[in-house]
Amino acid sequence: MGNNAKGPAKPHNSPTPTEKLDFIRQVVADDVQSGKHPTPVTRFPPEPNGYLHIGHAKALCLNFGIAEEFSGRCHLRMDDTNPAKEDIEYENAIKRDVEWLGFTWGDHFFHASDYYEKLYEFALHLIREGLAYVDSSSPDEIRAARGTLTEPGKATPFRDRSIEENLDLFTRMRAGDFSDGEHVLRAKIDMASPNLNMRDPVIYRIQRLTHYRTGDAWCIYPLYDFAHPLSDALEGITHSLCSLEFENHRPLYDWCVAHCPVPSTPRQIEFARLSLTYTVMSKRKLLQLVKENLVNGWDDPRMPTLSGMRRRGYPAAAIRNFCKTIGMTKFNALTDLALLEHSVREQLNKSARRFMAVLDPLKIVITNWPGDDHVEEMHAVNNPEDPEAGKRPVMLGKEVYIERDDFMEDPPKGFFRMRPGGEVRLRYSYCITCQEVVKDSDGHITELHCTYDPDTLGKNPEGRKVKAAIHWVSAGHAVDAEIRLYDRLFTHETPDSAEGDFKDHLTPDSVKIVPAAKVEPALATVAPSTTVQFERLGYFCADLDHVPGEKPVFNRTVTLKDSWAKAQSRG
RNA sequence: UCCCGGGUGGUCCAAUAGUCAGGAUGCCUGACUCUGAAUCAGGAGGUCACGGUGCAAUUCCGUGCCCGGGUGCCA
Repeated sequence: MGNNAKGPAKPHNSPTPTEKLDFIRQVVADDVQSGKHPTPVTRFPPEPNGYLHIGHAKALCLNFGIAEEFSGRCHLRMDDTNPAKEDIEYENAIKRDVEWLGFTWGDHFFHASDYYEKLYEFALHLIREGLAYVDSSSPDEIRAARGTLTEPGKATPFRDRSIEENLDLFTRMRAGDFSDGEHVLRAKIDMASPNLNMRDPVIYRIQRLTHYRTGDAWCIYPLYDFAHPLSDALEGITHSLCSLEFENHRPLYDWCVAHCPVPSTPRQIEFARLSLTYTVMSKRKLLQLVKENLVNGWDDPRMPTLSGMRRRGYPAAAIRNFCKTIGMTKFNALTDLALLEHSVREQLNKSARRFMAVLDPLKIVITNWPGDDHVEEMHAVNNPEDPEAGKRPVMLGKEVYIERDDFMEDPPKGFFRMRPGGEVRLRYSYCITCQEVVKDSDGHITELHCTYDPDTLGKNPEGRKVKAAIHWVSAGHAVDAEIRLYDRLFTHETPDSAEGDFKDHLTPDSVKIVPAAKVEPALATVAPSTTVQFERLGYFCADLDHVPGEKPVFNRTVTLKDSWAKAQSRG
């Protein structure tokens, strides 16, 4: 770390000075240091109308990260202002996902609907100030009067209603005297503003819908542009961080805060949302995939949702680290999926226990084995990255399975696995030599007859170099497992902007089920959600469907890097 | 057409009015290896364009080009 050459020592609640700050943290740091906001308060305000995805993780890491680094706090607030779309199921899923990612909100869990009464009072206040009016125009009329990008809007006939009339009408809107859409409340700002958001935005609409929390207590609901800044201000949020598409709303955000009697003045700062290659991120599209059964629910391991990634086996720490890697800017970036997968492998390499599993078994008979029932106990390293993890016993008998891929009758140059007459190491065990290739009448290889060299356990054979060590499972000890192999959901780098509908670019077989892989028996007893490495194949996570003691079910989290396969596909 | 925001290796992110513009990832090569993994070493690859002000510009200014957002009673 060294000494801090950059100016005076920072207050105790500053982040480590060696970490460079992104443009948002720089603002926060300045506000902390200047004393403007000694205790920064951020918030994560999801709308409970869908599940959280990896893009939300970026916002989560930012908001909760700042709270941690600057000894502030971060509120979790459900932005539940549209009962048409929101549901308690989503709220519960969101809380689960935030906690899983590793963030805690303590007592600071709120809902925009907590503030409905106060928001209503603010609306009355605006009316009394002559800053809001009830517009009885139809949606079409309002739209027509809004103008266009290049032409100013104009007032509707209701813009100059008296304060008394507005008060009366708005009160009756709440009382339920009118039907849906009959009136709206609008902020009175500037119909000629070049920013369309400032052309008298609607801030309340009549909607006879049952809200999942407030039930039928209200028939008018505030809109985001009104509810959000005021909720922030009521909670004493200091830095309200949101994505770029709200940049055009900031003047309105500031207007609401400035014209209502609120206890604080939060500042909105925008950053670029995350886009990932081969992924769609919009909640609307993810909902569509779920609704149309193109995936198996929000937590399908192919989904970019946090629940999907969790089920797939992505560690929370990997996602957090990924968010650190991608940084924070205002640039519309398209992040390579490889960056995420790298974080996942990096994390799992450190923590995942290794096992052996054979997905596509080819039987080997060791012809010179001491006896048909003879069994020897081998000792396999659980995690070479972690000596503490120790070793485990692995049984070896006369017959073992190896991966069919690991044998080639007529291999290309550079292939150094098993071949006729060739010798390979059975990992953690003996070296074996292929003496005979056994085929059925169709010419299909059914098994290999091999001999083993008893003098190769724990040491290299004399005078020969054995290049490959392949994984295996003893036929007499293996258990069958179902393995689900996932591929990316889309074939196109940018399914959103590709020609046609995004669903045209779905990968045809993005999940392949291997019904009867042969795995080490210990894998049958691991707890669901445990992620392990199948040596030489990849990282795999025990699925939620996995019941310890029954037939194991594993999801492939991510493959290991495979430079041989890469070289082959290059041709 | 108008308003707002943005353009640094393939990708993501740093830095600077002046050493060879750094890091990560990806790619290539080699070493090591009982995981063709990991690890280690090396390599290729970049300041959108044009002007302006500076002794000096990727950095400051202007213009152009390109990209994103903006006409919900969605968020």
